[in-house]
Amino acid sequence: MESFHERVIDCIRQIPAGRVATYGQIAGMAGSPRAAIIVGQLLRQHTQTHNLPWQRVINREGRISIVNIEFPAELQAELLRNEGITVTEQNGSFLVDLARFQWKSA
DNA sequence: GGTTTGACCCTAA
DNA sequence: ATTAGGGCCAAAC
Repeated sequence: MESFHERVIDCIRQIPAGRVATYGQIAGMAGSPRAAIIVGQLLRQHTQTHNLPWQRVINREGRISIVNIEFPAELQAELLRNEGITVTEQNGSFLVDLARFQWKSA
């Protein structure tokens, strides 16, 4: 039996390169649409352990809401651009066009 | 077990 | 349109 956090980790690992997913989307995929915040919480713990593509997980607006100094938003934007994703810069925050780059799960 | 903690989301003023 | 507040859920302490 997989725990919620295990499913979340698994879903994130399944995000293809060049695509992004929202926290709510991942949470819904894992079975709890309201637990979006937990996705981020778990990410923070397991990113360094599981080498997860944390850069492909963003908030509902398509913005980067990262706070961790270990992984600055600049780095995330860089990685996303490297995958072919268009990242728009706005007031120091980075915006991704969800309409085009959001990952549609099966 | 109860309390605290968030890389969030929604509604209301 | 922007700002403020509350709710939500699972994990860690």
